[in-house]
Amino acid sequence: MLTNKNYTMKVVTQRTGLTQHTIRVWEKRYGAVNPERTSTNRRLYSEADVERLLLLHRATAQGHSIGRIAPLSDEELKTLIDEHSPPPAVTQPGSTSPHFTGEDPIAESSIQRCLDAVAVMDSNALTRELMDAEIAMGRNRLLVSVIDPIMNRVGEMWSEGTLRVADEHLATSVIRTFLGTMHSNNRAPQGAPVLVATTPAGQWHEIGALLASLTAQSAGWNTLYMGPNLPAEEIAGAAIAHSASAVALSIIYPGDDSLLSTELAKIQRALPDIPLLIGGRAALHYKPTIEEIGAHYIGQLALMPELLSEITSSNFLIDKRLTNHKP
Amino acid sequence: MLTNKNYTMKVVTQRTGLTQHTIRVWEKRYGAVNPERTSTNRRLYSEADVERLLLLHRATAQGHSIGRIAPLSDEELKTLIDEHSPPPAVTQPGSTSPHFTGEDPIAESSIQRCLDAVAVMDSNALTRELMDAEIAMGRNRLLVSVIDPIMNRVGEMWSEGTLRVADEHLATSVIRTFLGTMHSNNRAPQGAPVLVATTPAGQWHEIGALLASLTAQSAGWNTLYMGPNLPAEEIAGAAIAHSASAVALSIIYPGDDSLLSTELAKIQRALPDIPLLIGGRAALHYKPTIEEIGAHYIGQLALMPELLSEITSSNFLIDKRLTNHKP
DNA sequence: AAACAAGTGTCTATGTTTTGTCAACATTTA
DNA sequence: TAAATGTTGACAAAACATAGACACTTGTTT
Repeated sequence: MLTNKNYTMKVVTQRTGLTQHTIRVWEKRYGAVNPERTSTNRRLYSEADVERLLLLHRATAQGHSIGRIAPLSDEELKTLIDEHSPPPAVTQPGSTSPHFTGEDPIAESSIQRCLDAVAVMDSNALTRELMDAEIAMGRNRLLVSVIDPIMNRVGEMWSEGTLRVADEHLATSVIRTFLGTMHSNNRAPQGAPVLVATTPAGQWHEIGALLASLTAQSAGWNTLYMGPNLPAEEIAGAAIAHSASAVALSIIYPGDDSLLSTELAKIQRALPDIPLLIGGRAALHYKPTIEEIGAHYIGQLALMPELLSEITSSNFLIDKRLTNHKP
Repeated sequence: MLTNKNYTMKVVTQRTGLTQHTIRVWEKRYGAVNPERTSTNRRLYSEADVERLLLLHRATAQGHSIGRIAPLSDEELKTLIDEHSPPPAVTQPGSTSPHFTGEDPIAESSIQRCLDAVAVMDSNALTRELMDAEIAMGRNRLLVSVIDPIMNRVGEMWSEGTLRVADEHLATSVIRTFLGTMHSNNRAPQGAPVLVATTPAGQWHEIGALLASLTAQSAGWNTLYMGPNLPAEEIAGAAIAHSASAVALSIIYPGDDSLLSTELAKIQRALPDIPLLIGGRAALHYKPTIEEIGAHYIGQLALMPELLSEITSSNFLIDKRLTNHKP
């Protein structure tokens, strides 16, 4: 018999991303799962139950109706999900839970499984793991607590020599695709503020800029992701052309050249009124320049939403949608 | 027993790209499909229904009128579509494809719409256009007759100065995402030959390598896409680790440096028995090197399938899984 | 040319089914 | 006691169905 671990309702909601209500109603109406009960009538879910609920959640997210798929077996659900080629559905629940401090065992285990997939160069497994994580923890937490840490850790392992270059490349490529797919579902509200996200000339790693763009999107911004390695003039031109409210740049490679500093200065000079957000692993190396030109340094992705809301709530935009703020 | 999967309306719209209205009206007016019904009158489509609707969509996208083609059988529809879309040129080595320009008005108009989307920097429109094109003309033709030409034309316009750098970046990024998504649906057969696709050190543009990887996939290969800018040792290492049957490299940037030549030579030296396929806009510049090390030059993507089948059918591999092969 | 008819995709209006969420209240847990 | 969990019934939004109207194109007839 399997390890008969039992999960409480709370744990299951966290792992599946479903609400208590939904889980119960799926059980009651469609017999989706059959959890055990304690002597006091509390539900106790097995690992298999959780797995099944995850599958059901993914399938419904892909458009299948719960009433129709609930009777299917786990195997059938898997094939159903695998057959579905279109991009991951738009998961936009109104969950604006900003604070995930420190401990996050779920994210941690997800990260571990991702790194395992990277180690054996199984790009399909990595993609699958990311999709699971997106459903289980939502977009925001996926970005901040899974993908950002993974990229950092991969970077560390690469510089330590613990990871082969090929592995790092594979991981980057898969994550790039995943983020790009998330990004393309950008259903931007009309009057939303615009963020231009890119990477300055000479900087080829785009993951950071993509993360910034996605983070801004979930904060309600309209974003324009321009790919990596863009000259200062082009960045400024795009920002002006789309009347951007901010520009986000990611700097990963700690080049010694002063080229980057002059590029940054050039951008700031061309856009004196637009806040410049600069992050990425190597941004620290350019801290003097950043401060000198009055740009904002973003130490970690989790800090970005706050900065964005500062920008919007300052006198830039008077947007009705941003008023409903509950602490 | 057969998996008699049932698809709901929503799923069918996602898979076919048709709207609910259109699907219903095609059923009502022309009897295009005969879905089952649930006890509550909801439509239930089979896999065959979906397939048929896709064919009908593709055929109508080619200009056929729905009323005329709705009564046709699936087989007739397929031949109809095939007639209209000449299998991506270049199948006879004898006739060196005197016709690959203007031969495909549908692809041409699709390209035009894509370029229009690029010109106004509307990444969503570009994505939509690519998805439509995939449905209308199928994966292979999309790659060979739309995306490859687009990238070439964008490159030309960029060097002419007709296109802003920012536009070029945006287009590249969107297409990168699109290809990545196509790529991640890699359902590889077990014993299939393996292709490693990447870009040598110093080459950062990955579209070419992705196109190569996807082309190989639709030729039945199992592919490993490793992202751009990979050092020779890593390429060789990955190829050996996954017992690759071929390695595909894309070269876009015409650097004058001899670095690339030495990289190529290094790869070939490390993989003396594995065919090396080299393509991309700037590959021509390195023709001497390519010939010197005995690699294969791929002038255009459409030539790749032929080369791949030569590789599998020839005795490049003394592999047990190739013994049951009929020449 | 102008008028007409047919073909086709889209839209609106209206009713039914499906499904997620909530309120109210009881019980258990910490 | 406060928080978490359970049950039940009700509700509202989304999805789906039908019927009919409308706009636009195309080809034919007047």
